[in-house]
Amino acid sequence: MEYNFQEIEKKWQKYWLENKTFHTEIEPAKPKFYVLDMFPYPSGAGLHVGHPLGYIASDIYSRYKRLKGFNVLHPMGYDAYGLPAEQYAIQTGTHPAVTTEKNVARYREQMDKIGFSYDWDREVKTSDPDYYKWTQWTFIRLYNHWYDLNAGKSRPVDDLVDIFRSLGNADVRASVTPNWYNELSKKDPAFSQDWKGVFTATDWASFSEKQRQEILMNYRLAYLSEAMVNWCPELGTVLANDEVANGFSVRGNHPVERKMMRQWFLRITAYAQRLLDGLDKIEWSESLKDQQKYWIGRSEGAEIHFPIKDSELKLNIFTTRPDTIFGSTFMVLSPEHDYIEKITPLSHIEAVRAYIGEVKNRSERERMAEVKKISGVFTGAYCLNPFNLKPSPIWVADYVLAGYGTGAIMAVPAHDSRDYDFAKHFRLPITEVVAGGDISESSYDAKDGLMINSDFINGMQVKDAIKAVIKRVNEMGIGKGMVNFRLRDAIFSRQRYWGEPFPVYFKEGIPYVLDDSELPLELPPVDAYLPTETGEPPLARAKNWKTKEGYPLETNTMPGFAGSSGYYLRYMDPRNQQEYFSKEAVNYWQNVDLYIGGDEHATGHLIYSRFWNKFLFDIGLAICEEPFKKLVNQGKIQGRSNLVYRLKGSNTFVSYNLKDQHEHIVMHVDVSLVDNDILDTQGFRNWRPDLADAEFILEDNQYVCGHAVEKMSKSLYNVVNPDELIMHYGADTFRLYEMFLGPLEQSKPWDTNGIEGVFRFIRKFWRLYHDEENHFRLSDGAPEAAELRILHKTIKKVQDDIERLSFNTAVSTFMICVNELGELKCSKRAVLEDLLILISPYAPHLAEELWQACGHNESITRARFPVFKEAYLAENSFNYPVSFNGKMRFQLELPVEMQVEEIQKAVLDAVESSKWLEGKNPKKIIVVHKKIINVVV
RNA sequence: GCCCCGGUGGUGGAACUGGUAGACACGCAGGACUUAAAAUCCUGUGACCAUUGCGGUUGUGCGGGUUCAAGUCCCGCCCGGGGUACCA
Repeated sequence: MEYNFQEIEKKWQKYWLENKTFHTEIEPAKPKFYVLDMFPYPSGAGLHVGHPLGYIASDIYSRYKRLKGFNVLHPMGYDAYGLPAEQYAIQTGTHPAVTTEKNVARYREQMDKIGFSYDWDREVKTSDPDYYKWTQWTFIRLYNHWYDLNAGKSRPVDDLVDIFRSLGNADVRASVTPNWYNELSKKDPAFSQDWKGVFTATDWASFSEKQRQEILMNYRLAYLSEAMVNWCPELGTVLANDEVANGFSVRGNHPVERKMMRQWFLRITAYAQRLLDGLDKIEWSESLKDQQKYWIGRSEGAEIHFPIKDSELKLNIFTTRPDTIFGSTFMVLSPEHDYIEKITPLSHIEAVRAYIGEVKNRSERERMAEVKKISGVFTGAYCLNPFNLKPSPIWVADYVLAGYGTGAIMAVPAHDSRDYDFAKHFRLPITEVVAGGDISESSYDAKDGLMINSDFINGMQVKDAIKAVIKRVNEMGIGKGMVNFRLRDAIFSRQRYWGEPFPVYFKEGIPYVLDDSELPLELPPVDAYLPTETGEPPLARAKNWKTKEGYPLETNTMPGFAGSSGYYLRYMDPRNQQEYFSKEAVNYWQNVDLYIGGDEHATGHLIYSRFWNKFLFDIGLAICEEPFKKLVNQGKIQGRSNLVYRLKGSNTFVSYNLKDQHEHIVMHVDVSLVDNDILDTQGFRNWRPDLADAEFILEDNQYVCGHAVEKMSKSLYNVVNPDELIMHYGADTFRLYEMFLGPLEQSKPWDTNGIEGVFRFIRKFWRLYHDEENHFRLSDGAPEAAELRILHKTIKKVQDDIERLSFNTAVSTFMICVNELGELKCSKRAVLEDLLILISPYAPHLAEELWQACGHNESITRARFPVFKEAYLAENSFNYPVSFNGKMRFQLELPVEMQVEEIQKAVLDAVESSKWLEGKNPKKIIVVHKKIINVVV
């Protein structure tokens, strides 16, 4: 074969490995560039053609940047903790580390075959004690810090203790668990029922160690707390909010329940505002930023205290529409609200308790399914509008959530659709306070119109009224302006084996963190990977799972996102035994310049990483506030399934265009048995024993299959494995084709048919450098103007395309270039050597091979990207398209330097013009230099 | 419901800042080379009308608008994909 890719690719992959071509060190004289892929979870199935898409793009970009003179950090590793290996361990007893190791080896082998330019000396695995030591180390720091709202950053808990000791906590503004003192006063009689969590230095001195620790826990950034969590019985673990969708686990799709449990949390809410603000400073897609904005869910409004009739209590509500306070005709508490028992009169208590019982027994999923079902109960108590003391009834309903705001609302049916439906259902009054809508059929929710029926804000615009009410509320001391976030603290413990152990032990029930010198706290062996009989996590099975002193260690493990939150930092200095990463390394590499990966991580990894990084920034480790400067989401590659049509109750299959003449059942067929939708009928018979005697009803002597675009999945027989394609066409063709498929960010179906075209191109490219006998041959003559024009046109286009990550159009550009050079029979070294450098990021093996044949003895990686020179593109005439009234009619070749008046004259003189002018005088002739001429008739 | 993204030939897609719509490929049709096949090369290929020749009409989901000029900008819809959901 003329172009022996198998030999060439093996040769260069070996060369790169042996010569450590992509080994990277800090080079202060060179500008740095950090290109990162989202590291994969090494699953047992190996890579399919969808996985490498982003890796190929980032590899091209990395290689391009190197040619441009940058010192490029381009590492790869494995997000090695994950559910499948653990599930497999439960079934077979095989240690997840063994399974993971095997899968990692397979991933590595597959990636090597594609010719990536990773610096493998920097590989990290999250399950490696050398790595997770620093995950545990960061956890200890999180535990030992609190968020000071005055300083706007995290500070050591030791500082906080100093403040408590000398001043108490009255002046501390910290990010704390809301109403944390309620919990404490409930279980510790030393704190009274109406204690509001404020204490003096003297109080602090009088507290016991246990009391102090319990108070401090509410300030820590990593804290243990009793809370309503997502419990997945099938997986035997709790899950974070982003790991649950529609009441089912994202992994495995098992039902999820709400349950009160004591768990570790990360106080990510402390960073809510900064996570939001940071989005304006990074180059991410709008849709991804929007997803994060929505997830963080900032809303501005006010907290207002409503006096309760015949009671000392005041009901605290949160609203984003304080302007509508005079339209509030009832109040609603969430079923979990503390006040329910306190304010409900005996006459109503039975009904209220019955309702709450009913609500509690409904699972999360039932609640979701019944969103439209309106339910609630009147408590018998009344609230007074704090401005005019008008009473309104207090209800309990499950459409108000305990976890958001204060768990209580003032209902304004005229201007909130949920309140409106509720009011209609229970025949409660509806008072219009914003003019401009029609509230006879539905509420008027828009923040637009003039206030009516509203006392001191009558006649104001909504926006002004909001401000006016907040101002008045503040003055009267009945509330304050407030910002609320939808973001919840992240549940950080999992009841699983295969994860990072917490560096935590318990002394008299109080958690303490280990000393740094005890790290890494290694995952202990266990006899089985299941919970214990008493329902404790698998780590409780480990022998001697306690500290040297004999204190029991935490048996939960950390979640998947723990290890992936800071891995990009560890890559900067992955073998450092003393530090997470050195100052020198982080000062040089700073943060990730380009991050490529899937957008399924929008509200998970990408939020946690930003939080993790901001925390490390606060404590002086990271030097950039944002970890990922630019982020691109590659689209998914969907499968293209093939379908066959089986006649009902027989083993006869009918071809696609004849199928409607018969009663048939649609069946998926393995795509490897199909070429261009034509079935290999013999292969089909051999596919499965039950098909051995299959008969076919053919059209034009062929069996034509149907097709469908679906997700790539084993069960749909549409998985395309890169190994086979690489065996058949080579890695360079594979790389080019993945890029040629379409824009990086777009989802698109995989279609193996088109790969032939790219393969043809590669061979054509090869032939440019060889004579008919396949002997390498370049000529040293001076290139002609036409040849240089083609080269420089290509340099410019390819460079622009890579810069804006438009890899598919760059491939087209190469094709055009080779077509044109081929036509000129160009074999000039001066042109073809530069072309090799241009294509080397895309087809590195081919480029290296030909580069060496050109006589270079250093890798093409060390070459410099050719410099585009405008002068070569200069032409002295331009072929103007001439339009009449905007319709292109003919072309006219004119000198480039020709002036507008001359061009106008030339157009009118052109023979073709008379036909379109129809004897009339043109109104106007528009000339856009080197673009177009338009004649208006 | 709300928020994003998208809709262009038989197919994947191109047209970046309004300026020749369909680049580059796939597929298909015809042809050359060959005993034959593979490989390679050449020609054609949005639709419709006309083909003896030139050519003409129409065309980027639909309906309007702005402009000398709209796939691109504006307004109103339709459809598909993703996110999110009693968040007050």
